[in-house]
Amino acid sequence: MADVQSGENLLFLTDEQLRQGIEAMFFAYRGFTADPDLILTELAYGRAHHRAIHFIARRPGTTVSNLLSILGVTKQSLNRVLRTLIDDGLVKSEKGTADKRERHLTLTEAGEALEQRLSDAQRARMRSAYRAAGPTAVAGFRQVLEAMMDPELRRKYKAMRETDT
Amino acid sequence: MADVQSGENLLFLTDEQLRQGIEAMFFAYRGFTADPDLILTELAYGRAHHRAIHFIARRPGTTVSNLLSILGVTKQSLNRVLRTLIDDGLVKSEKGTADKRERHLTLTEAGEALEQRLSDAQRARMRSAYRAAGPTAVAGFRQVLEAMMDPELRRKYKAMRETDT
DNA sequence: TTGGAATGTCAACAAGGCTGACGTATCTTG
DNA sequence: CAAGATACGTCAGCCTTGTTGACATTCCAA
Repeated sequence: MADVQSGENLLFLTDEQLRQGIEAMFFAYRGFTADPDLILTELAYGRAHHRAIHFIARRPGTTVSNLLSILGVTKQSLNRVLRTLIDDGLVKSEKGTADKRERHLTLTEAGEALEQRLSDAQRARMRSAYRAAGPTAVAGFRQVLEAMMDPELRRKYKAMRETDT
Repeated sequence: MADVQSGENLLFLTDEQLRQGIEAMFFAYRGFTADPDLILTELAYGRAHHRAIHFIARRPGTTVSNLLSILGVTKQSLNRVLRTLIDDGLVKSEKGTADKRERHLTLTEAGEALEQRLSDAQRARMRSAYRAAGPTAVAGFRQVLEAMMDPELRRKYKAMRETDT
């Protein structure tokens, strides 16, 4: 097999390049969570709370089972987090009108405020990284990340963009 | 302020774009760890073991304190993981010759074998993502990730590339 | 009317973080 | 050479967040 046509010997696909990509993901993810983590610790919450808050903010009125499918944890695990958020008055849980078994989750004012704080911190870092790298790099960044997702999660990720203009 | 020259109103820096970047990181990281996780579960290990193995493989003979600074955990936490790996015969710990206080960590043959297995699985996904996105996208991906790291970790990340040709 | 879906909850357990404290070599420096 | 600093290991206890398993309730839909 000739080396050019096969596409196997391209420089950016060497094991060493891939390994560097792996390490980049590892170190970058640390930075990605660092800023919200500071705020969360201060409030005695963890990343699990952040995730729940994020996706409730993103899809107000979402149901528990939808959240479960996005977060990929057990309902017991989610419920523990959700319970503290509800008890602390950050999340509101309301019985569905169409299907009364469902609970629709929304953020209270206090919840919105915290979401904003967490989101601001995280976006500030993203913004500075995006700005440093430039629009072309950002497009590539998004492409690679999307290609890295499990198909099922990619579907959910894309669906999340559709309905928000 | 004119909107073009300021650089603040660029499409790729809108809050919505940043938010999508955040979600992309979240979902992609799940994919990133999914394949090794399967192997690890089967062996009753966790991600913490994987991280230790990875960086020992990357820097054979590295010391405990160097590993600590890369992983960003406490020595108690690292030690628990390291202990099981040593007891299971995957990692070898040897007193330093120059400085006898230090322990130099290397993978045994069995350790190398596991590292290879984990690394193969993780690289396979990276490779397929890289191939799907193309070299330009990959360059952008790397740039954004690097810009997202904490300065201290970026330094370590870069240092990790220098001495391996 | 009956099976299954959506939810909540209790209990128990494990991984893997953390802090604090202490001990022991070993190196370095005044 | 003595004293302090460094590198490492370890004991003990705590927290978050994940897991499994079991059980109850409510409600939709065939």
